Amino acid sequence: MDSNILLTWGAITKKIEKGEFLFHEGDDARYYYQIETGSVKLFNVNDEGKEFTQETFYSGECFGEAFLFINEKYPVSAISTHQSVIYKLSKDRFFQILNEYRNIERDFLCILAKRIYSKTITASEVINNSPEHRILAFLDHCRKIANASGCILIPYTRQEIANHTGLRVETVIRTLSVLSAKKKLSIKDRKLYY
Amino acid sequence: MDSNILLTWGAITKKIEKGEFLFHEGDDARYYYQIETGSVKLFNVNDEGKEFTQETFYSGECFGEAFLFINEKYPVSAISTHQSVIYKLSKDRFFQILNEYRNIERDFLCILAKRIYSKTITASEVINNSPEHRILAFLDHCRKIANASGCILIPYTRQEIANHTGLRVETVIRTLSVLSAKKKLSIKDRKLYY
DNA sequence: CGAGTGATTGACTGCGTTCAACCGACGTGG
DNA sequence: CCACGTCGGTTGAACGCAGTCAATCACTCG
Repeated sequence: MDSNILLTWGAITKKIEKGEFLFHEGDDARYYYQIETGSVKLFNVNDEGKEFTQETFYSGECFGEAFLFINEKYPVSAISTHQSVIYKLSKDRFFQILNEYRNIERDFLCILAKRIYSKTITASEVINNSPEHRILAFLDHCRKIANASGCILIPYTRQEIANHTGLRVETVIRTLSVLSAKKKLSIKDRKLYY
Repeated sequence: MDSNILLTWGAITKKIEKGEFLFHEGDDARYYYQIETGSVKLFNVNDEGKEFTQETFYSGECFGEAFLFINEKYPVSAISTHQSVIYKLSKDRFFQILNEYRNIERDFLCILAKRIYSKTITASEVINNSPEHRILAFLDHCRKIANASGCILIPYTRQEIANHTGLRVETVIRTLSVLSAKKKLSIKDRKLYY
């Protein structure tokens, strides 16, 4: 939402270094967060220490807002993936804004609906399919976010692709070279183009 | 939402046999659906014909509503899993209701938020983990839905458990007997208790 | 230069899948 | 009543692919 409104209603801005946590899995959801600049990822770590990245957010986007509406602990942790500036507003104030501005309330319906759509797609692509399929689905997702139709440089490391697709780094690397051989994408100087 | 409101605003009720589709993946989202009695599942089928069940809904719940808020095709299909009676209301009317009743609009924020929570949990449990872990997570989910704390009869076939967890039937069967041996659950007369 | 991070490769292993066969319960129709 | 078909559940054997482990390379930065 508009940052002026956030500030008017008492939001503070926090400068965050890369790798700082905004909240941890299991915490109570007490604040609304929105990114001024930078990026944040929501993720889980399983028993064996393997990470799964649920989603990454960039400038202008909010994150974790859904968990303000229900009476549950955060099911994910949030960490900044770049140096960032984050707006932070108390849950109470956030609901006051929703009460005050009806159009903002409606905007949040759309935001939540998009999240559901995105998670639905992710689940269907990731759970049942081959590594090739998973990785291509993720790359499609990247291109959609970049709002590009042509060939783009994928701004993720192999490890990050692995974390998004539930695969291992080595599997990602081997699958990428297969896909490269099949001309589904290109690798130049270790950079990925899709 | 309250069925009287639905009917007042022009919803129709449809009697649906088990196995009938409400909508198909790729369709435009044009109606709001709510279950009077019965149950409906949302699912995908991948290239090899393997199904993944995204979620199952029961009496009183709505489904697919999130996709009314965004400009995308349905990413899942909906099929009734029992004989059911379904309320069906046009998208236009649905939005008129939201405009008219502010508390209903807020209710939908909570409904969508719950969906996100549930999908987030599912993703973290299913993607990274062992069959045992996946199945136990699904059984926990069942118990939560049943709103029970004690031992319950799991009302799903092995195949349905497989569809929810992204495993194969045989793997489910073998894992269940391991879990039974570990006293994590019990199997009596082929019925599952957890 | 040395440390650190990400990318890559090879060899091996194990687990979930695949395929095929069979069982047990139930319902239906002659 | 029995024969038969169907459906869910079960078991065994073999396979193959992603995971695992370990070593090495490439590049950047202090």
